[in-house]
Amino acid sequence: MDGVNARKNTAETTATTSPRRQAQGDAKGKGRSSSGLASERRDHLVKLAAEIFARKGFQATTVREIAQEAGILSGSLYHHFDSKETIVDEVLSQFLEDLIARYRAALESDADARTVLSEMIRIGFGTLEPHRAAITVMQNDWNYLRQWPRFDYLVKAEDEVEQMWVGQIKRGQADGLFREDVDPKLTYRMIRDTIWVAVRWFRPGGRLNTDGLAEHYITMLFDGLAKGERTTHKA
Amino acid sequence: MDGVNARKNTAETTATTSPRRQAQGDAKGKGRSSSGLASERRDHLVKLAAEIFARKGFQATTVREIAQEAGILSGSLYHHFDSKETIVDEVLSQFLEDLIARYRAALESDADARTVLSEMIRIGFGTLEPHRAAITVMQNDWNYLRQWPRFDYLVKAEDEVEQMWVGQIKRGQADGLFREDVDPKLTYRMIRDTIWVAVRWFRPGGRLNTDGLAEHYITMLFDGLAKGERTTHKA
DNA sequence: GTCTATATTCTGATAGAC
DNA sequence: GTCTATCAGAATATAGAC
Repeated sequence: MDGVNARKNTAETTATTSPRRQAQGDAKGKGRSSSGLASERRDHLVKLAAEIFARKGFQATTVREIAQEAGILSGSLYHHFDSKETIVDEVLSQFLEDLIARYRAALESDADARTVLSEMIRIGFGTLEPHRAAITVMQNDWNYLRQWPRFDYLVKAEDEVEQMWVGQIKRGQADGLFREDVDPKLTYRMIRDTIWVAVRWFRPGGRLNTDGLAEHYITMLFDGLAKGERTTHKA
Repeated sequence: MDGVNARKNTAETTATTSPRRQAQGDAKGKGRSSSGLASERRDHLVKLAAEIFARKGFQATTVREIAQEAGILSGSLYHHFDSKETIVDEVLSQFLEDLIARYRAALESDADARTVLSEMIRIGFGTLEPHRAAITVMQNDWNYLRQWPRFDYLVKAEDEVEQMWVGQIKRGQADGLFREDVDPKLTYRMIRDTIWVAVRWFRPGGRLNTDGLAEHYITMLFDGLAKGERTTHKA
């Protein structure tokens, strides 16, 4: 009695979306966004919702669909969350917390910039599987979500991550490991984009797993597509 | 009397979205999607709509908003288009037609693979400015739109483009210009992603124009980030 | 913690006058 | 080609019984 699509669901149909009441004040207790102590039930609902958000887009997902997937009625969802925004908030902040924690750990190493960057790339691709839904939502609905003050923290997290990456790229240049004629910030953006957008086509069962993806990209990034021996620092 | 927000607009407010009647049969004449002969008025409306779609997302954009931006009422839009889907259809197909035409021209050259690929990269970045809105919509609403049979052509166009790129990468490998230990399809995807996702942060007035972006990326792609002389074919 | 029932608002789209 | 007026449906969210 846990599975998807349990119960019969009277008086509920399906359809599409839109933010209506606008997530009034955030508050009370149901409107939390990260901080621990989520009930398992709540967490399960968040995971279900994330999958639907990823598949259909945040706005195209209705609270009815989320409830139906959980085998309850839409009204019951509001016992756990005070708005649809709160649900997606939880999806995204869980991902960002995990990601930033992993990056911080990688930065504690005293390895050279190329090694640290390689590790950050592996971390990035490594989140593709466990956080596939959240990353998809972040990619597709970023523009929409960032409109609301509630999601200001998305931009803050983005900035913090950018500083980590750019810092390593600059260090690599200063240490003579990386060419100086590339722009650190621009390079970071392109790396970032390449990693995250892979969520659109990456499927766990495919030819390459995320480790393979990461190594492929690390090779390309540092050594390039062109053939020819080079006198290069070796990771 | 052309500007935005003309007239007074009785009985119309603003808000958000969702597909309702589902674009019933496509047909008649208002439901075309590419093919020439669009009126200037129609075309102007498509451009306005594209900007809003890009800013808010397709589903979050209401026909009322589009109409308001054009200085008319929502009902009047249906003189030009038979559904909201028809509008976004036009946005996307105009972009894809232009893009594919440019790629085809580049492929007619008999230059080596590296040169042709470089040109395709320049073409890609070059569309960022004239087609910014369309590219943004395609990125953000792709998952949603591709659900509807009406937008099957999006996937077809994607496949055609993929063949062009992968063909050049393989040719470069066969000719000994590119390393053989990279996967052509995977490499293409990463290139493609890097180019299009730039639409998220690229702003025309910034430090680099799209040509600068393209050259930066071409450098990185072929020669890599690592320092060190190499015995490389020179474009 | 879930359901029943419903309020309120907004949505895409239509019909016909001008 | 635009407006007026409106339909019919679907959305989020709420209140209170169980």
